[in-house]
Parts: sequence; C-alpha cells; structure tokens
Amino acid sequence: MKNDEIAKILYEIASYLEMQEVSFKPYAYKRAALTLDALEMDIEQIYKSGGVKALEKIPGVGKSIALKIEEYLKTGKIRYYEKLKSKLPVHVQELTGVEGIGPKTIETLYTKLGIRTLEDLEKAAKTGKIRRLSHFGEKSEKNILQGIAFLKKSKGRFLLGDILPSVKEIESRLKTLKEIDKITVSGSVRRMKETIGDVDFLVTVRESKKPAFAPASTKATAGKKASAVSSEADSSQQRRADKIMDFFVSLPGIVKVWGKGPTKSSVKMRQGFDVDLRVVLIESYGSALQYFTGSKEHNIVVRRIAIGKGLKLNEYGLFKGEKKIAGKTEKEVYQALGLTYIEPELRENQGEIEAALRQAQGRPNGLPNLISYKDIKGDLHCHSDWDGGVNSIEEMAKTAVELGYEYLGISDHTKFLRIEHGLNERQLGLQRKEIDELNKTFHVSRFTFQVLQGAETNILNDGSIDIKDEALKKLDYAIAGIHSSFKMKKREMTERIIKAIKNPYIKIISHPTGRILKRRNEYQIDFDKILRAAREYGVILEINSFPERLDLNDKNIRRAKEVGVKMVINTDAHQKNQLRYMKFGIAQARRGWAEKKDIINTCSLKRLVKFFEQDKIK
DNA sequence: GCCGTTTTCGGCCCGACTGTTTTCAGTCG
Repeated sequence: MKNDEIAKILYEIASYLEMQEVSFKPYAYKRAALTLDALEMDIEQIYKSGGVKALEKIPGVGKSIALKIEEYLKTGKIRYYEKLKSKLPVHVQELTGVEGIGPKTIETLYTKLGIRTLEDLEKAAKTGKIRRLSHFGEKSEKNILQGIAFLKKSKGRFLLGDILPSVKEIESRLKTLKEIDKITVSGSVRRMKETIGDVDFLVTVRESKKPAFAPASTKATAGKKASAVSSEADSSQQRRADKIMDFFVSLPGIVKVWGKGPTKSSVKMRQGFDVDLRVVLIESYGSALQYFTGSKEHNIVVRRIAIGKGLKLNEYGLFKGEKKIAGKTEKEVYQALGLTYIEPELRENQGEIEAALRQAQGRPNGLPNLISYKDIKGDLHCHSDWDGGVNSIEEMAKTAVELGYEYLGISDHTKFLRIEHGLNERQLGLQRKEIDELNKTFHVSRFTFQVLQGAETNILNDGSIDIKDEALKKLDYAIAGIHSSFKMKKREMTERIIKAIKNPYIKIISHPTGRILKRRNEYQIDFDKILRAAREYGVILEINSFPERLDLNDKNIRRAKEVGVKMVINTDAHQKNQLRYMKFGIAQARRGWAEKKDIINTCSLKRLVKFFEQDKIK
C-alpha cells in the first residue's frame, strides 16, 4: 500500500509551506495526510476503481490533492513537492523528529547556518553556533542536543504499529505461494515489542505429494549448519525452496536485496527496515521458531537449562548427543526441558522461565493466565467528530459492533484543549442527547450494544479538572489526562495527578506516564505513589494502545498488577480504523503479565455500568 | 487547499509554555 508514502509526502509539503509562512494550506495538507495515514483501503485501489473523482471523496482531499496523488501513483513523483524540496533542500522529516524543532526553526537554521541534516544540526549545536543566532540561546542548544540523543537511542528501530501492516502484507503475499507450507513471523514482531529492529520470517517447504525417498537426516543437521534441504532429500524440494526465495526477493516495496541463498535471504524495504526469510525443515520448525523468536536473554537461560540436563539446544532441535529429542514444535521443546509453554510476549527473561518451571512442577506462582486477544468487550477511549475527529459517533459505533464489542465509550476532549475543539459543559449535554438517540436504535436489535458517554478531561496544573463536577456527574464515566505542562517537577506532577485521582467523578487516568516513543520521555512522576492513590480511590489506569504511546509500558503494567490496581486497554482512536489498534494495547498488557481479571474492559456491559455507577471509595 | 444547516466565498488555526526576549516567535497538543 502506498498510503503511508503519500501521507509522508503530504506531511512534508505541509512543513515546507509552513516554512514559507503560507497560511491555511499547511493545515489542509496535514489533514489530508492524517486521513490517508489511517485509511484502511488501498489508495491505489480507490484510484483504480474511480479515478480522481473517487480520490476526492476521501475527507480532506479535494481537487488539487487528488491530482497530486494521481501524479504520484502514475509517475512515482509529485512535481510540486520536488520543487518545494529543491528550494529548501533540507531533511524535513529527520529534523522535525527532534523534539522542539519545527518548520520555522528549520528554515532559520538552513538560511543562517546551512543546516540540512541531523548531522549538521548536531555539529552546529556542539560547536556553539546555534546559540549565537538571535532568538536562540544556550538552553535551546542544550535542548536540541538532548532531542538528538533521544532520537539516536531509538535509531534504526521502528514502531510496531508502523511496520505491522507491511509485515501482514508480506505474509499474505508469501501465503499465496503453493511451495510454502508453514509461515510465521518470529523475532521481536512475534513478541509484539513496541519497537522493532528487523523482521524475520520462518517458512517450511511444502512436502512433495509423492513421499520423498529419504527424510532429511537428523544426524546431518545436529549442531551443524545445514542447508534447508539435506542432500538426501528430494531435490524437487530444493527447487521449491529456490522458488520461494526468488519470489521473496522480488516482492513489491523492496529497495535492496542484501543477500539471497538457499536457506536465508535478506532484503531492505522502502520504509527502511530489513526483512529476513529463512527456510527451515519441518522437523526443526519448533526449535527454529523458538530460537529466532528470542529474546536473546530468554534463549540464553533456556539453553543453560538444556546444558544442565546434558542436552544441547540450537535452531535445529534439542539434542541428546547426536539424537534429536525435540524440535518439531515449540511446545515440545519447552516440555522436553521441563517447562510449560511460554507465550512469545513473555520471553524477556523477566522471571517467566522460573514461573514456567514452577508451573510444570505443579508448584504455585506459575505463569500468568494472560489476557487473550479476544477478551476485550469494548473500548472506552475514542474520539468523534464532536471534537474535530474524522468519524461520527454512529460510524465509530458501527465499527465497534463489527469488532464484536458490547460497548463503546466516546470520550472527546474537553474545553481546555481548544485546538482539539474540546467540548464545554453545554456541548457535553448536547452530545448526551445524540448518544441517547443513537442508543435507541441499538436497543431494537437483539444483541446488546451501547454507546457510553465519557470525556477525556484535562488535568490542569493545580490538579483540578477543566469540567465542572455537575457536568462530570452526568457522564457515564470521566477520564482525566495530562495534555499540558509536561515538564513539571516530580513532586508537583505526582501531586497533580493524585489530586485528579481524588476527584469523585474521575474513573480513569489516560496515558498515565505521557511518554511518546522515539520522541519524549515519561513525565517526572513517583509512579508507586500514584499506584497507591489509584488503589485507594479505585481509579483505573489506562493502557493506551496508540502505537507511539503504549502507555503504560510493560514494567508499569506488571507493577500495577502486583499492587492490585485495575487497568483498561483503550485505543484513543481519532478515526474509526484506529479502533483496530486494540491489539497493540493487548500485546502490551500481555507483555506486562496482565490477566483478564486485571483489565476492566474485559467485563460485560452490565458489570461495567455497575462499576461506573458506584461511588468512589472516598 | 478544503469545505459547506453561515454552501461557491470566506473561514479555517487556540492557548499554554518555553526560551528568548522586554514584547515575541515557535512548538505542541
């Protein structure tokens, strides 16, 4: 899909126009980019089905942008964009990645100092050139360097949410190949880590219909690097493996083939990440999957256990001397080592191996009974067109029904956030009416589904809420989150959040630590203190599923669970398609060892409403 | 450049915060 490529260009056009102080156009380009980014349908398909007219039907896309999209689809270029770029030849995307750097600053830095790249910027900041410019000082220089350092830490890593769609696309293309039998993505993608270095696929070659005259020898594969198909095996199997590799390295979106061999090929995708494909033997599939799924830390300990039992574990199998005793499935490998199966999301050597051992021996404190990807019954944090979002409440609700939910909580921004068209008390009242009307239409159908009215209110600097209690009271529930003054001192910030927790109508704290992946650290807070307050007042902490947030993180989730604080997994969707981000939040919860009972939106509508109706403990 | 219950032109994009300033420019949500 070229959606994200085009969105990226539109964003950049917006930045270039901002540099030139053009008014309003940047806003239009950004809006179009935003829609395109989260558009579920393939833009190319839309164009093919109805040409420029169909493109114009996309919200935020008019005649001019539609023609530019057409130009890109036809020629791979947009002349207007190329022209803007040649006028100001700077790496906009790279530079805006630094927190605090925007188009205007980039323009100044380029014209005054000729800064074009991140490298130029770092050099200029380090040599004290930036502080000499007017409107810049020592502090701005320091902030720039900090921003660059933060960016560098996550360099070469991609957000899971950004690359998972491409991974799925590659997987479905590979699945069309009749030569492939099993296919699984391994590595950090399988572990659903929040950021990903590269993508590893494991496949097995489909057996020929006629039985091969000899099975691949286990002896030949023991501990040695072996070709995917041993010399004894059917040579047609090798031909099929070659065919898989030919197909793989010619997939669309590949910009470079790093290497291509009979068992491993490696390519670089247009988005910048690498994808490896490995062909393994069916009898080693489990051990290969275990090996390539990692994490490295997890595997080191697992292999040590094997050694302790006089065994050897590698990607080809679990061996006792020359004899292979397990390897076909992962479960088999773990069991042969005296462990129960460990879900990929847990494999970080954070105590999961010890827990699997205890469980296998029937002792207490085994592995958690992880929340499953199907346990969620509703989403309690999403936005509608009432606060400037893309979709109406009805459209959001319909998607929620499609997802099989029992309820959807609309929680638009409130008035402090003017740019997000935050709702005031009066508007919340009007919205209530719309929701009540809409719910009547759902009640006639046989299944249970209900839209709940929430609101994502703002925690002001003194810890008060920007909506009056009388209005909060009329909502089904209220969320509070921090959207300003992120740099408060630890004590003040902690007190600020705790004061919001104490508000009798606040039930949920959204994105509690405020971090933005690849961009911004958590706020300075005493998390344990906040946990204690949340437990005391029965307030729920959110696991925000948005790919760049994923806040709480895994460690905080585990901590919350240990303390007995309940959590909710929400998407924070600003468009209906983003309701599908839920899987990232669930993965995060799993990586934090959360069980179904720890997460409140696994419970039925009835129980949830009852919970919200309860008065808070204090 | 987009959009339309203010409908084919004129409105859209506010307000807090930061770092630089001493009255403002740029960024962010």
